[in-house]
Amino acid sequence: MSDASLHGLDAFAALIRVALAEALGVEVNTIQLERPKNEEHGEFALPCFRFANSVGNNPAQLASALADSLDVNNVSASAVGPFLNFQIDRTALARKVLGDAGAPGYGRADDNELSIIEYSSPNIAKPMHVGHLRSTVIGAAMARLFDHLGHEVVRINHLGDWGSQFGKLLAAWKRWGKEVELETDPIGHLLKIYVEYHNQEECDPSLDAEAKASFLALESGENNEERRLWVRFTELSLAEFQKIYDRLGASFDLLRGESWYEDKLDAMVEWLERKGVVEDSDGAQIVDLTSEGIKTPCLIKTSHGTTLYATRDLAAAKSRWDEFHFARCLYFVGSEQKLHFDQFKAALKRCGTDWWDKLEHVPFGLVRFPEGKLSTRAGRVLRLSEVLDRAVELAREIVEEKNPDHPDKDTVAEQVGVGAVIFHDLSHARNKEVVFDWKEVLSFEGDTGPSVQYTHARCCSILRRAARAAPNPNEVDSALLADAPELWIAIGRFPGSVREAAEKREPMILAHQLLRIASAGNVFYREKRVLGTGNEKLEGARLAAVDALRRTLSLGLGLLGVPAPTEM
RNA sequence: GCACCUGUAGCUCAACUGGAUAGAGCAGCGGACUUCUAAUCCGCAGGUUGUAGGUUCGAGUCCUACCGGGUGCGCCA
Repeated sequence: MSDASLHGLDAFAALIRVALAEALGVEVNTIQLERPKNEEHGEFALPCFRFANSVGNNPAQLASALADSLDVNNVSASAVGPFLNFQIDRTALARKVLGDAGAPGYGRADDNELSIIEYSSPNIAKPMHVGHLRSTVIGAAMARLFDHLGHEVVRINHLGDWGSQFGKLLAAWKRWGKEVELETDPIGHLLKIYVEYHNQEECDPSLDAEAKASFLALESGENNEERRLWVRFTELSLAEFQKIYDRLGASFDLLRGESWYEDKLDAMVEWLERKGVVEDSDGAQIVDLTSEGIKTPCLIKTSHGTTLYATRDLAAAKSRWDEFHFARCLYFVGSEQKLHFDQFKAALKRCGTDWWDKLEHVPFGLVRFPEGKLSTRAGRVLRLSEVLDRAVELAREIVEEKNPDHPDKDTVAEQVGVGAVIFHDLSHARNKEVVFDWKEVLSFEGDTGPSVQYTHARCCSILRRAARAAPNPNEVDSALLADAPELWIAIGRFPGSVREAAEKREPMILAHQLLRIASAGNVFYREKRVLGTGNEKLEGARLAAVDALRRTLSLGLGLLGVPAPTEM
């Protein structure tokens, strides 16, 4: 972390760590402060057990001695048993956090690395369903977090636009495709005939042959009927996906589906062969991985000579490395594909590359229904657009009820409904599976996105009604804001949450911090009247506080991809 | 069978590198709107952290075994 980015509480933590390192005679980076669970114990704490041994007295004595001798500006240290607790002076706390959060770029850093984020990656000709929500929303949020920390971010949508399933789709189209239905509901129709294919394939063996032939024709690279159909299906699908992306606030720098690497596959296979890692197994080409502790090999080519998923991902990875020399390449893909990523990374390791471990699979748990798993083949899917529509519909009813005079109910309903869905997804641990529950997703009260949005809207409302603009933070008397330490602590931990969320690839950490900030904000403006106190200076200070709160919520929601309406 | 993930309040989930009295929300009960939006706030109640051992000053967190749930395991992606 660069020192320039020491915003909020991190700034105080840095001072404390330096003082502690000096007092204990150790390196600063060996001092890890923790945040006490109980707020009576201050903002930071150092358990002294570990250091007591080397110093030669017991932890409680060490804590006590340090409490007496340590001198950190605006921080008081006190020993409670073996714990050394630090409390920041309330005025200094308010001044520092107000100053940082009240200005643009709160929590920004300048990490200056190139990070590739591959996310969303839906399959052409299939609807985006609730399963795609996770990859899309988590990936988009992580991309924004890295961007905020100063990374150069390359967002890639690795569309599933290639592979033998397109042979099946083409075979299905030739039998059951209807032009009119394709025009009216492209993805719906393509899904329908794809499902039909799987219904018929067992009792009609000729289908399989037709599918294989179709894919070979497609893979030939010639401008034949198969390719023209494939291009059309792709374009129709992308147009539908874009509608979802617009609603979710997801964007991409590169739209590179698997097909984009199509002409790099032969070179990839040759490269692997040149490295001497490819061998023949029952007619298929494989890379054996037993030396890497993986029992199942990486399949490069089928015995029919067609390429496979792994081949395309290998080619994609190498192509990206050659083009970008990334510091990391993150794949936001479901945990069920862990083995696949382990395999193709191991294959690259066997090839002697020095960048194989810069590839990182960021898995997430799949979405399940109470009745069971989603299945495209069985036609059991819940379209993402339907989830969003229902959320917006309900949000619209609630706006109608709570704020009948709202000037633009349609817009705010969209913001609140979609925001609720996004926030709900991001507020759960990435790696755990999610059981989809309408009641929960459509909940707008408690620890939800709309409740954070509401706090933001309330701040906007206060600022709107004030007779003047919020003063610049350095023009207010911070002592007047020293009576709201909970607010400043919550806002002050925002930068740390952003960094931690990025480092752990876990947006939930930021989502939860926003809930704490919103909660502290609600208490603040309930207990501390802002307007009409008759005290000019106090009103100015509190306006500045509300403005800093508003800015932080807006920034945080923005990083997560949740809209922040100014009135709701 | 093997591998990975997972198990915390009635429900959905937190708990930073092992740290102090395991915390929120929902549901339940009781309060607070003549005052900047009650999508809010305050209070009560709710727990043998799946089970049994182990490691140590200290374990929801680490190790072992077992139980339950999920996912994956060569020509699908």
